[in-house]
Amino acid sequence: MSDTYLDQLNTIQRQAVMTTDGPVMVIAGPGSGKTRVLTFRVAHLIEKGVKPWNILALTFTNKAAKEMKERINNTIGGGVATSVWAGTFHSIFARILRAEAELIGYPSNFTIYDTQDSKSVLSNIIRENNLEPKVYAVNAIRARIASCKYNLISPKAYIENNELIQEDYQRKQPHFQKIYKSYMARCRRAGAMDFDDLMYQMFILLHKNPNNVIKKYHDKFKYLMVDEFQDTNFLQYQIVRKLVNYPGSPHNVCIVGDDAQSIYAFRGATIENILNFQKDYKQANIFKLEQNYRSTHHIVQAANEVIMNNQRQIQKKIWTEKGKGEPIKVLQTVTDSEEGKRVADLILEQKTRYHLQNKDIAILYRTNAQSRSFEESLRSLRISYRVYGGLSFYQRKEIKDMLGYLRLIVNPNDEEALRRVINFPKRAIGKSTIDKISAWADAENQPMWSVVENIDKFKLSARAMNAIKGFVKLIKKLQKQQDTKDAYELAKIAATESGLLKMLGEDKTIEGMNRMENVQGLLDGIKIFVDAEPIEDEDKKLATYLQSISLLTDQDKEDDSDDKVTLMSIHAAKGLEFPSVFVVGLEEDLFPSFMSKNTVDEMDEERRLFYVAITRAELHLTLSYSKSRYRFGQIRYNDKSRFLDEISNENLHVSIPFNKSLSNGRSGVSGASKYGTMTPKLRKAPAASSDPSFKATKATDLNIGQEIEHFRFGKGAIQSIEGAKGNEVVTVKFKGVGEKRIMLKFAKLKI
DNA sequence: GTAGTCACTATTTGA
DNA sequence: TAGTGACTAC
Repeated sequence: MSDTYLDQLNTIQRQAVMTTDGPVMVIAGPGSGKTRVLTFRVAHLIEKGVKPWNILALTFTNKAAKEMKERINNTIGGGVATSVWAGTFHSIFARILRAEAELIGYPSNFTIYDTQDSKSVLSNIIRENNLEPKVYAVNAIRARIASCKYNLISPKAYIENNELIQEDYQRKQPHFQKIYKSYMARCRRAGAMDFDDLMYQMFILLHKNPNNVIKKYHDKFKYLMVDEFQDTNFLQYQIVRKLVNYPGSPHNVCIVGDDAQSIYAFRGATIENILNFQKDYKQANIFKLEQNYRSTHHIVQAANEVIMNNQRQIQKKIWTEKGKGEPIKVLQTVTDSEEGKRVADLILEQKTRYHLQNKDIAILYRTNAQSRSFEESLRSLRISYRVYGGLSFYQRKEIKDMLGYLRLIVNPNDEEALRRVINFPKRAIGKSTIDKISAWADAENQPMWSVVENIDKFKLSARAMNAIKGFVKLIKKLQKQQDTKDAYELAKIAATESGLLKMLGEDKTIEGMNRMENVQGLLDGIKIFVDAEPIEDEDKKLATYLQSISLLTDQDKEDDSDDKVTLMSIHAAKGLEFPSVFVVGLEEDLFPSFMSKNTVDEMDEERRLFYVAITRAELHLTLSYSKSRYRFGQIRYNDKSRFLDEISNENLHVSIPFNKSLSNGRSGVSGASKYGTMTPKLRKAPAASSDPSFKATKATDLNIGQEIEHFRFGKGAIQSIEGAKGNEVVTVKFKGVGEKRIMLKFAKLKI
């Protein structure tokens, strides 16, 4: 049997699979059979006699983990793959943390706060501390806290770090450290971890190592594999090292990645990890997979041409034997709605000409907001499609409300759940009462729940007092049934007795009925969970259900069998492939995004994103851009993306715009007529700083050593200037954020 | 405490 | 545009 799968590999792939012991690094270009190598590697290990539960495989998405397990099972059969520890960083660590929570002072039924919850905690803290919400923008604060965690800087370490405190003064956010500290304290008080805590606390667990807990995991995980290593951050790598490095360790760690496909630097991923891996494991075997089995020559060539423009990369060139294929089609349109129509028309054409099914086709865009024009045009041609991303089912208000009750039953200290449902449906417990409760909780350093539970000890109006008592009674009554009722029964009781169902039922508007349907859908989902075959020794209680969904995203819902065109962001498309791919909205300021035009590093990441986008295509690739686009409620005029110019004409086929496809009398303002009335004007400059008073000066005649101020990075000194006039790249050493390579053309600076 | 209106403003990617 | 926060009237 072993011959059969090894025969399906090329020489380098086979070496990567068979080199099971010691550190291994696989650099895998797009379409080079990376997943195949990973799965066969696990299969090979199991065949060699390694126990499946001694293998840990960390992936980036649940979907990738699931696919891997399925393919392992298909390769060696017997269903043993189910016992392999394969999952996302988040889900695997959540599982371990549940088992070990008490060792680091968390309850094992801890809640996982999603981004919405985190933001809500932060805006409460900012409001309660009377800080200006415009200066302390929740998104920025959250990102900074996340970055502290990625870099293993605790609130205490933060306060002791002079440089960081200085930086905060410069950023005009001197109270950041206070916010960070109380955010952490509140999460802990609520028995909650945010997404980043799942890694941060995991590290803390292994680092502090209470009861020598780490030994258990050293003994357990004899072989470790990390997929998409280019998208891991410093913290994740440190955890990997903790798991691999110990006296007498065989260092059986295999990382797989591609620096050219690193697209998550914005959330802390760093290519440094790949470089550091080589330093940390000098004896590592390195395999480079460069043969592309996915795409035709034109596409592969274009990808190489594009990525060449990036300055820093591990040299590699992908190649294919799949034949020349057809050149990449470029569509130019006048408006975004015309772009939608042309793409839909072309999809129809491709389906008949190449016998493609809907599911063979994907439309990829930079931002989720772009999906609309394609949805409209596909709908009018009766082509079925599925949009990924955007607001997920579990993030909808009515679903979060319902889950709020369920979360509160399982973990009454969960303050975000409490705040969400304490006055929903309305119980006359208003904002000022909740503020008081929160303040008391802070003063006593107790969860809000223990305040409401003992509300008699506090001074409130009789009306508010009674309302709160009623609420506490309701939750306690539900809690009592946790052990006797399964998740579905209890959820149904909660939905009824809270009055949620009644309230939703009274709303007869279309949106209202939709909400009702969604909540019913959630209850149906819980029923399915209860009825399903238990995985290992799981029970069917509410707590188990909540754990099972807390890290799910929409993409984990399986209805792949449906024949639908895929609409998704390029980020979401990582790891996927389609016979025909449309990459749309190729305009300056959209792709590359105007947010990324400040530094070379950011621009390089946009380019890698484009590289990922085009390498999703197997046979047909179409790139489109529109001269004008409706954005933020107004029409903007854009140049075509620089990325288009980076592909040589040899690989392109530019189609001349034709408006015939529009003249089929469909309703709405046609693209052409819009064009007739518009007067081109200069593009609006990219949105400026968070500090509206910042005035950029025209940066000419800069000198080395000169002091400048950047709207985002603060003050710094110029280290070097390179590049031709008008296109200079300035390297600036900033006081807090370190060295940045700034593109002068777009930079917001003053001298 | 609640509900409704109005004005403002940011604007990317996602486990 | 869409989402939010401040303000007002009951």
